[in-house]
Amino acid sequence: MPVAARGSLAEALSLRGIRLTRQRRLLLEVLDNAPGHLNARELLQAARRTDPTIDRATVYRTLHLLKTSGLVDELDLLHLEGEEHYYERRRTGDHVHLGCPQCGTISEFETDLVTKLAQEVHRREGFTATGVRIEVRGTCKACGEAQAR
Amino acid sequence: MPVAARGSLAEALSLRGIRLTRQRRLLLEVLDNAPGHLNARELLQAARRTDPTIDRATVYRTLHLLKTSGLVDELDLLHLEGEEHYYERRRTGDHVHLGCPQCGTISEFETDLVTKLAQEVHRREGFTATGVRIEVRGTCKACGEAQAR
DNA sequence: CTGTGAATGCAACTGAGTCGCAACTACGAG
DNA sequence: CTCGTAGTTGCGACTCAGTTGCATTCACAG
Repeated sequence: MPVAARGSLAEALSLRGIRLTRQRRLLLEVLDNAPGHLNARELLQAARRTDPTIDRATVYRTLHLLKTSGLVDELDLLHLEGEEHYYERRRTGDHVHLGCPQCGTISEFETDLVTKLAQEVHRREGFTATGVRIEVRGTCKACGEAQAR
Repeated sequence: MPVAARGSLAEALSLRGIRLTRQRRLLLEVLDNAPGHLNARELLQAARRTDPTIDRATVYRTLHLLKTSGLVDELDLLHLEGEEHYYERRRTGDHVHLGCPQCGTISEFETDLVTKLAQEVHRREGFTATGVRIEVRGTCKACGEAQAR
């Protein structure tokens, strides 16, 4: 079952028959509007700005729910920024994360190689991919140019 | 500087001027001979079978050293088996990890798409990759066939 | 509106990973 | 071969992410 191409996470959840509580609605909203990648702690902090009573456990339970529902992906971004895990809404376009340890930037890169990889794995191994995570560590353009001098 | 194609991790370390202590030698040996992927706890346990006095902190410090020297890669194997990180010796062949949550198996898959990806990222973004990690979650052949019935 | 099963907040807990420090040791200089 | 020392270890205390059990609260079907 594919995720609706557009529409809020909240809609997607209620379609799955998952109870929509005030806390979940808030967390989903924060995730939907987040500029970059959030970890659990940041998600909690952001949510508490609206509802200071929301608990850590609720955040973890909700993230777990979203992960197993396939609505968010979990990343560790190559541990550039610590040991925590980061979360992002699962999207339609295949993309890869590029992390540069020198400047600490995480950028994204769209490529159909992700799909090609899934196809090759299926053809050669009989393995049916449900999720692919690709993280590349290296030197970004800006840091590379700075070094060249 | 490429890692020597063959030879023990210990040799590779001493080539880099890193002091070779009894504890490091032991940990390297365990890593070299490990059948699959080890996490820090398993590495500690295995090492303690030979030297019961080796400490947790030493294991973490050594792993950190090996990571920053580029001699081992850190994986989380898509959190199939928990939240810990797993370590494997960095190898010459590009490979991808295939994880099947149903049977808990992690297998590996060699493909030149890893190299192609690094090239594409460089060509289109000016990003120079030093490491690529690809983890695929899905249904392995055996579990897929079992489901078909 | 109401009953109930699911979700929440809370507080205690687990376990991975880190840190400061005193004791120890690998290894290069002599 | 011996010595000095900078780097390493073991130890114990600590931090902090994530989990769990339980009493209370709440979403929502009927």
